Amino acid sequence: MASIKDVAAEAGVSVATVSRVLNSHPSVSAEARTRVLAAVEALGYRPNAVARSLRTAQTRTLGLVISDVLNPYFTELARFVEEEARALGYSVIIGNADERPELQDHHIRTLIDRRIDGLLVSPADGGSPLMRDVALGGTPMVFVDRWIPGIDVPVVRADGTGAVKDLVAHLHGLGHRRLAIIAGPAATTTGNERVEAFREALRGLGLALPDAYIGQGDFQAASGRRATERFLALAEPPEVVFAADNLMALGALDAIRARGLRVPDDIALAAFDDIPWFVHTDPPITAIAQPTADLARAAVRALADLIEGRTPQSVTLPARLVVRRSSGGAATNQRSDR
Amino acid sequence: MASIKDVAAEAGVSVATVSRVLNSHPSVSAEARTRVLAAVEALGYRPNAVARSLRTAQTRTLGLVISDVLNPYFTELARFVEEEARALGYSVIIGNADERPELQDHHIRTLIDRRIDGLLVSPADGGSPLMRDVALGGTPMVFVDRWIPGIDVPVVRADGTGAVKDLVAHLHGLGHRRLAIIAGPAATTTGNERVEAFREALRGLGLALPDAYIGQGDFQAASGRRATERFLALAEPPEVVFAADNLMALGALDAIRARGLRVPDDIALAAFDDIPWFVHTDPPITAIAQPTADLARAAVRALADLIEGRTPQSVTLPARLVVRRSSGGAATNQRSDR
DNA sequence: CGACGCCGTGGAATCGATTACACGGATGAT
DNA sequence: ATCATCCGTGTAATCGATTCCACGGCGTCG
Repeated sequence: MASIKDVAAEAGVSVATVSRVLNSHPSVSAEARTRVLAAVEALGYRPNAVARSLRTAQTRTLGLVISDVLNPYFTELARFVEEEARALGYSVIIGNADERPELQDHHIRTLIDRRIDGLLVSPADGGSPLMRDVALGGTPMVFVDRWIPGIDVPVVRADGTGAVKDLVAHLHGLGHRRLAIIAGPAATTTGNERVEAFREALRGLGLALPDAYIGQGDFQAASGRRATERFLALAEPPEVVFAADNLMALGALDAIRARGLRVPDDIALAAFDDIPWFVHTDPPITAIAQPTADLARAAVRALADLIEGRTPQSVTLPARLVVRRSSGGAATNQRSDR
Repeated sequence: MASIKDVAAEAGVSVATVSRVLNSHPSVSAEARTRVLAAVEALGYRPNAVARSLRTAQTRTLGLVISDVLNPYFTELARFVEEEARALGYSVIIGNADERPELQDHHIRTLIDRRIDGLLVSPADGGSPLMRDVALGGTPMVFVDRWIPGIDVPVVRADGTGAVKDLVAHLHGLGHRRLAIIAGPAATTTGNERVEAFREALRGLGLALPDAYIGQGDFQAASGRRATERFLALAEPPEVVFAADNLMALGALDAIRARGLRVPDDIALAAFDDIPWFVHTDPPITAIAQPTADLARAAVRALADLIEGRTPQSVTLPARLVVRRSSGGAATNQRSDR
């Protein structure tokens, strides 16, 4: 593969001049420029990004560590992150933690070893020592969706309290009084917040959230299934199950169906994180939708600000309730969101 | 960030010795080794992958260019690719082409600029000049799922002909005679192959595939909707719609439902590419499942073989039919896959 | 007892870029 | 006419690793 030296030789100039042309430095004669450009063309030369990064100490690359690629919410997030990053001249390397802290650390380490310019993280846990070190160590970092208390980096996330309140009010209006939730891991902020918002909304209507109605999940389908089975085995099972993410909602749907019960007639269902598939499930699932594209954009911009020396902003955007059949009482010909 | 020089100074040895310790070169005294290791520990030193890559001319990184991250099939593929690559000591950088050839080229170019060791591609089109150049230029490359005729690189893919035949036989057995297909882009191999397999299977049963029953899609949901609307507007609409991928099947489901028809009573539906969500749609969708994990593993291994100088193998694995309710006549309590 | 070989080590070249600095020639000011 | 300035260019240092080569010391063998 041709190097800058080959180009210099071909054009009859020094490597410095070639480099200047390539970086559109002003002081290059028109003649030299055309000769260099011709040589570049002739050799099909492309600058070696590795060498360039070594010298300039920047890679124009962002690392994105997400907790689960198979979760459509994160896939969508990743897609928009890449889009915005590309618009700002950055590439993105995705690391999938699979909700496993040690895998998350592995990815963070490799990303740092590659000297990415900044890190976008949706932490799978309460924060490893490594993550602290990285943040303290000066690597530009932004949390998206989930964050870790005590680590002082910008956070870009959605606030679901309003939407959860709307959801609970909606369910209450349908006459439901026994509402249960399948929570995410206690180590994640989203895990806790969603439970708290739910509890708060219930309290506002004079309802309690008994411990038996809090299922412990891990944001994966299987845990949603287990938690739901436990609910259904109670002497007084809940009338509503609210899953703190989409995968657990799927597990819940499974469990309910396996029991021979119908949604929403026998038990209502709702989930956090709306995804295209929820329109097509049986029944369509009521969900709380996050403004994923906006979150992704805001997160990338905050990270770019941090990298380029501007002051980044933490951003919180509101989530909103999308009512479908699974919660009962929804209009049948609902506006088809997707 | 500490460099190898700092470590050398701290340990009181030369950089050469540090490097030898780090690469577990045999001729280093035990004493030097412990001193170096201690210095590494004390400084929290991590080798700079950029510098290492420049010197060794290898990045231990694979590029994976897929046509659409939002398609769960590719997400799953990406996940398994990363898993296998990690097992073999490689990282993976994913480029999402969004079914857009120019975006595909963009990603290929950036990946090459970063001097990735090899490229795994599921081409979104019939092959750009760039892709040819890269393949000819000696960059190790393997096609996965889709490939480009005329470019001589290993191909790892699933063969759906058997499963398509099973599907058509199944539908024929239910009395259906008018079967339509929503094809993928003609520029992709999977686009064509699936139509051909379908046509062939029909012919085997003495049925024809009229042009009116071939819808042109682009592997995205909206195109599935449009093609289906066209089918339903025919004087003699088909009794079955077979979508060449999962996203188009979703679009088809939309269109059918919008017409107020029921699946499978009014019209049957099936799709290529099975995904977890198909179990939960209304009704569950009959699909042809690819052995995604095995494909991913085989593809990564072939690429690693190519990179490391061994002889790579093209691999073709059979896809299999998974019957669910959308095709009609399925047992209700079907083995619940996944 | 001398020569040879091996082992552990360090010095220095190298990968492919960027960039500070120096230099020669032309231009403008006095 | 002389001197300062500026412009275009080249030389060389540099980034952080790896690795070839040379060298000194020691053990072994003839």
